[in-house]
Amino acid sequence: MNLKGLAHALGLSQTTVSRALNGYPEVAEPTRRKVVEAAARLGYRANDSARRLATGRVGAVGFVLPADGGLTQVPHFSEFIGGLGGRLIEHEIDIVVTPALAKDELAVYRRLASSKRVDAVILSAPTLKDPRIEILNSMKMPFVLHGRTELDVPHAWFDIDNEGAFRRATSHLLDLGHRRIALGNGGKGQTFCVHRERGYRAAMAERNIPVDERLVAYSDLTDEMGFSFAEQVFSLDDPPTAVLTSSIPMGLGVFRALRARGLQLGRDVSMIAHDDAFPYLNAHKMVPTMTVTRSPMRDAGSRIGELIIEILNGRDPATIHEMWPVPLVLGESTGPAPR
Amino acid sequence: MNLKGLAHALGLSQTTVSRALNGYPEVAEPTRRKVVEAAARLGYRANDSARRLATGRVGAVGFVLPADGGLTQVPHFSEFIGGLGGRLIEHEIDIVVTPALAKDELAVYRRLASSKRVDAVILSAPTLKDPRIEILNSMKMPFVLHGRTELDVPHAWFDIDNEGAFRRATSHLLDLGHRRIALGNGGKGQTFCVHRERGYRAAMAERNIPVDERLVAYSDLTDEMGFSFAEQVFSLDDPPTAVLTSSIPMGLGVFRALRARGLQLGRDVSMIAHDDAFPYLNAHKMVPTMTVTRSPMRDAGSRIGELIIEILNGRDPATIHEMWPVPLVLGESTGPAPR
DNA sequence: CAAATATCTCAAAGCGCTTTCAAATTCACA
DNA sequence: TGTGAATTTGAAAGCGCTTTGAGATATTTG
Repeated sequence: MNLKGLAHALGLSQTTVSRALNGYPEVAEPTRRKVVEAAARLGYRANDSARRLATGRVGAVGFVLPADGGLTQVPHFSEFIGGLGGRLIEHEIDIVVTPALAKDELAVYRRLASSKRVDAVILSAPTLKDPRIEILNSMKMPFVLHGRTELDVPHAWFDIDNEGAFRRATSHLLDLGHRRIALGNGGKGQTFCVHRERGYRAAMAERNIPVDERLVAYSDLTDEMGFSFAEQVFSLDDPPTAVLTSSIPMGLGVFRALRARGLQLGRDVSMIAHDDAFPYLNAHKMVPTMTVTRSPMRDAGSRIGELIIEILNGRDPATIHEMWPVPLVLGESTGPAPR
Repeated sequence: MNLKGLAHALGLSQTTVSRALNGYPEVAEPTRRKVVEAAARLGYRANDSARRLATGRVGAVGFVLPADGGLTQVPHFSEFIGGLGGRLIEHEIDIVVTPALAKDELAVYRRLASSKRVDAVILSAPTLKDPRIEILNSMKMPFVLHGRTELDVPHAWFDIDNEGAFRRATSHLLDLGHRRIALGNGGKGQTFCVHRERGYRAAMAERNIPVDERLVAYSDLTDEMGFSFAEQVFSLDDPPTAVLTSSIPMGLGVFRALRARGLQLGRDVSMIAHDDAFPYLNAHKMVPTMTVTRSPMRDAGSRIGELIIEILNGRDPATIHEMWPVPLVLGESTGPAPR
């Protein structure tokens, strides 16, 4: 059943039917009702390819999923997509997911752009001088960056206040008397890691506490890496009394190492993790409950979905700069420094 | 730059240019080279919407992501998509991901089908009498089911031998002298859980060992649930000496509970988990290493991608029935039953 | 009541591509 | 040189929709 058939069945022109269905004002209300009813009854739905060709709008947004190296990002993805899609589906906008090896990534963006497969794309996990920004700009492909860069190019971005979060977390530990604080961070080069480290260093500097570089590490945000990071810093002559980690899994790895050493979390060692709020890793239900800087990945996806819609409705991407604060949620994994 | 422009620039007809680009045999090789070179130079790429309209083929496959309840499925998703996309991208086929609440799910499939947004869809996590099968069949939307049903409707499916895997795992534990074996399974109703339980019961029955129903449980496949499941069965007067779990995270939860009770894995208690092989949860790198029934989610995605391509090339979906064996990989988490 | 305005409907022109059918060209061979 | 076949190219007809510009009809106004 296509438009022609439907129009014929109704004894109306295609124009009228199309307008009735798309909510144009020039159609009499009774006519519209008749059309809508018939469409439903006959199971008519506009062919998307045709509509796309005619309007020049695709009704889809692209997301390139790193297929290698980015193990770190994998678990985040589903939550993010969940939030994103929840918003987009209200506007019948699809999400086109394309996994790509890092080496093919730019080519994939180019393909998305030049074949007009999507109206906009979403960029995740940027580096400080992310090359994708310029490429997409030069191809005039609208996008929202989830995170930030230090490039001097106007573009839309949404980010959480990673620096503030880690500054706050570090300050909290300092308040509790901790002086030797380890930082288990994510992959070097990622903007969010740089920002978190900045927050950490700023808080330390504020109180004139020198940073022991041996306590700062970059790695994947996995349980495994948390474990080996902890093994390393707690083997030092002067081990830390507190640990910050950039993810919950990494925090659990640290926790594992602590237990293996007979150290009790919250008493012998304090820990604060960043919590992306995966539903299957609930910081409140752990034993002990974890003190976290908390910012649900799902919420970020949801908000970015809204921003994408605004862009598709004509808003200038260059005017979109949004940074969300990150609350520090106290649990039992932090306590006064032992002495 | 569109086809018309490119053809004009080359002094050729649109027909010839289109053919040259799409690899039709009627184009002389030198002509083709010239066309391809010019297309690259001028940055021409066929407009996808137009091509789709003309061919009636979309070049996209749909995947509906459960947005609620299916927490279980969330981590599987990214790995699966990674494998799937790796195959599909070779054929320039997109993956359209649509998150949907359970209650909206069928409507989403209907929309995908009737608006011809995708050429085929992929169905995951089926139940024994999954209603989606009939609906998609009645809408003539091709699909591949990842898993199986007990419906008597011909359709394409790909599955791993869950029953065989768990029968083998159970047998192995029985060989080691275990008699009280607990089974921490996934959500009731899911076909794969039913199959795994079948395998477990078959192995037990083979040796005339009665199943203690208190040792069999259904839940989400999370760390948390593994923990509470273990808490429960190890509080019994006659606790199990071995545990089977349907996921690695669940296995880790069990492990956690065992440690809390001072039980040593591989000596006091044996455990075999099913391993979907998430790169950030490596069973070989755990301490102790885990004995698993191993079947990478990514490989399943990859194979299903191939099957989808065959379907799009005309293969009859009803002829696609593929079941992969699941090897039992020995680790240190299994040992002789204590006596 | 005529004229002006508002409301509704329509035919037809794209959107950019693929593909059919026909025509032009080249080639092999008698 | 002529003939038929093989090779190469092109004009034009869709694919199913949106949207323009114009025409028909209903409503209001002077």
